[in-house]
Amino acid sequence: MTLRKSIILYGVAMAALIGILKFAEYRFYVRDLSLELYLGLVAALFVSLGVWVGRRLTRIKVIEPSNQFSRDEAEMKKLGITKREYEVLSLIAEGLSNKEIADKLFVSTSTIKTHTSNLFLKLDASRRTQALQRAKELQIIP
Amino acid sequence: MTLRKSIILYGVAMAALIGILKFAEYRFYVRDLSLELYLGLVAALFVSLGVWVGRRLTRIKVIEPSNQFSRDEAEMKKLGITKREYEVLSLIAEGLSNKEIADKLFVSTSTIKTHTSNLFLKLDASRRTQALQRAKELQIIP
DNA sequence: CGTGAATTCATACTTTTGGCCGATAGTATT
DNA sequence: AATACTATCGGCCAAAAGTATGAATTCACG
Repeated sequence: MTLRKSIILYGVAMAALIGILKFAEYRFYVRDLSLELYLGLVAALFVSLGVWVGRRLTRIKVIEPSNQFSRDEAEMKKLGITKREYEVLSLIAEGLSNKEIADKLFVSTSTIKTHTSNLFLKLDASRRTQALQRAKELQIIP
Repeated sequence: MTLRKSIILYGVAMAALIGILKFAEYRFYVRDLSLELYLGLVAALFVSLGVWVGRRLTRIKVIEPSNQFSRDEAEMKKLGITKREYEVLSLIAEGLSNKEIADKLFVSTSTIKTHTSNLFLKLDASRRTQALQRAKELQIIP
């Protein structure tokens, strides 16, 4: 997975840095050995602190956006589901009867039946419960 | 790509760190003062790096284990929904007809009708779509 | 302006579902 | 043993849902 990969890469990079520092240290003699070691330790310490802080900051966000539904417009277009049909589908999902849907949309039950029939064709279903299941699969409704 | 981005960012951070160190080193010849300066800089740098890494780690977590459903047993007990009734409810959710459910469970359609009727009473519904909606609200089904 | 898609409605018919009754059998509980 | 709950089944009727077909209207687009 990319996550593990990035962690490993990070570790490798870290090791490389330390190696370079060591190399530079021995190459151009100079400063005391413990300084870089100290720096390394401090770096590690503060990185973990940063990770902790970062997690703390984002923890609230972690819980929130977990259930955010977005309608798959592409799928809708692909199936050729119209606005009106989608309205009807949504109301079916809310458990309304044809009569109730008709009243809500100010049309006759005949119209609703036509819409549902067309929906069933497009969703390859023969019952409303089946249509709901399919629509959920296709990410058309939540 | 995110991976490449992280490597680049890390590299930039390293370059900045080294640059600052060098700068400080040549500018002030004082060892004791610059040590603390180094440490401060390193600490700040690595904390922010850590925050970034931490955010990265949690951000992935947000997307991946999004939402797995767990049935609300308490609610089921409260409503007095039996095992068999729950089976039927699940199959209704999958879009099956009474006949199909009956065949799947090796019982008659009469039995399924009895179960559904009882379910409707317990879920305060009068249609299967409504029952599904209610059951979802109550976290009984996904 | 014509064409096609979308929306609307109706009628007739079939299938599915739901409401209401009663009944039997097994299991668990008291 | 009596009681309560679960699961099973059947019949009857009515309501809801679904199928098929045809048709009128509106509306966007070329």
